[in-house]
Amino acid sequence: MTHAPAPAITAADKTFYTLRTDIVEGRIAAGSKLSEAELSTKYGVSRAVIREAISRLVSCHIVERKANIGARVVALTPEGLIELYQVRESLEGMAARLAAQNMTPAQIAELNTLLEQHADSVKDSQLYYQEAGDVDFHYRIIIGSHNSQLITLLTEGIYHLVRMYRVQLGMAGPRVTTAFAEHQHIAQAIANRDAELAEMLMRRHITYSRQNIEHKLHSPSTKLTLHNINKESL
Amino acid sequence: MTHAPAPAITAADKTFYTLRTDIVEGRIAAGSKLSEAELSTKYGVSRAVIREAISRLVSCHIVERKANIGARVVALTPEGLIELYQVRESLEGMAARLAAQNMTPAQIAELNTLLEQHADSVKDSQLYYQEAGDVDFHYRIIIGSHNSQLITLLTEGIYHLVRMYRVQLGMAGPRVTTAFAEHQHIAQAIANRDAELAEMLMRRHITYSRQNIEHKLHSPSTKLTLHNINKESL
DNA sequence: CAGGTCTATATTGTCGACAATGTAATTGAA
DNA sequence: TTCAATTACATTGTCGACAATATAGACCTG
Repeated sequence: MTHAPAPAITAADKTFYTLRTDIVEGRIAAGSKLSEAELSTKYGVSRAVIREAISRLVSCHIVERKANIGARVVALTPEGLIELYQVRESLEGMAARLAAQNMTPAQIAELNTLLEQHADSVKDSQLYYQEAGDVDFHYRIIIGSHNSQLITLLTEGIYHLVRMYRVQLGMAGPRVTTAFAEHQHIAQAIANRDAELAEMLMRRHITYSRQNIEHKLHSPSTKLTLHNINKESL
Repeated sequence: MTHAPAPAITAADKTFYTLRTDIVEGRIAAGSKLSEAELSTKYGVSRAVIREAISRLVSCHIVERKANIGARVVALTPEGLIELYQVRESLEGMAARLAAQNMTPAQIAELNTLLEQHADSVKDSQLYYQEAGDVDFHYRIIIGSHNSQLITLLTEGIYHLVRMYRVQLGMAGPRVTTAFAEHQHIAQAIANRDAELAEMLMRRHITYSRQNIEHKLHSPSTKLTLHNINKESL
């Protein structure tokens, strides 16, 4: 099958992946400066390798760089997360539409199998679902769009950014069972080859998700978390 | 105002911009190989500069690179252009929606002024409109979305790719006056702050554009052009 | 002659050093 | 003391050389 995740070959590849997870998981603080020399000694590679890795992080929008000044991990702002979800709504809505048109019968069957497995997990009330299962569901629909531009933008760009926000702002929360029902409806629409409905349901699904997040951002506890993170920025 | 085009400072910047226009305008053939040594002597800079410029072209999806093998300008396929327009429909639709919500009164006024200028051009039947004017109109709406993710994806990514396809496949054609009417309706919806309508009209507008292109691709004359380009690939 | 292996060459990946730029400390004058 | 200019330092940008990998051709073997 196409779209294997391209297993890191070159040293710059490995450094890029390592750096990315370190940033996404929060081991490198949001807003912090990325010193080339420092990272060079830390990861045991030359500065050229670090520079290339940073350049690729810049193209993922995970890092910002100014000429002759340096690179910083992007700052996490509530507005930034909202913007991301707006783009997600747009792109994944289109992905669902195209998936309804282009997914192979085999892919649709696999999608249903996945949902059946999730149904068991939800019944056992393992809220493990949210993290891995949710990503898996969305991922399959994105691939099912058969639009390589769309696939690249989402799987190599937006998704890692969203994960970074979710991990560092401590967004794991509930919305598990209701999200599962929405997934079922989307899969149904795709199985029926109803492109317009699939798009609408997916957009709503992500809109709900965004509103859920907006709600949490306005509650005081998480707001504190955000402030703490921003303090480390300097 | 925000979003100045960031005037090339470093040598890698300049080389990146130069290479990009050379590729988009077709002076460097689609599908052709980018030899680092060759480009290095051609542009009079070191290989490191060329490598960085190429890396940035890769992140724009204008160039593809395989480890230890090299970089090639992307191949132009009809399917690729269709995929691009699908992404455009999705993202610009969202941009129009957000523009209706977020554009400042001043920005809306400027948009209307622009359309009035275009009205004169159309009456004089200068089909000059399509190239510059169309881009200008869409650009303002994208900026008006006030969503930095969206703005970056479109203005630094998709748009240059679309231009590359249009230039090299010789897509300039008519659809001028009818497109102008569509622009007017979109601007009207934005002025009315009708987000849903603005999105729908923009999506239709781009869908029409895509269908127009699909039509041309199926006509024999342009199809030959495409084949000629692909022959140069090796 | 066909097929495969091995060698030679060209290209990309990586490295350390130097140049250019930005930043902070120091010094001097008002 | 305060501000400005200048100097010293740290960081990024650029370069040429070397190492690792892939490609093409010669050579050998069946």
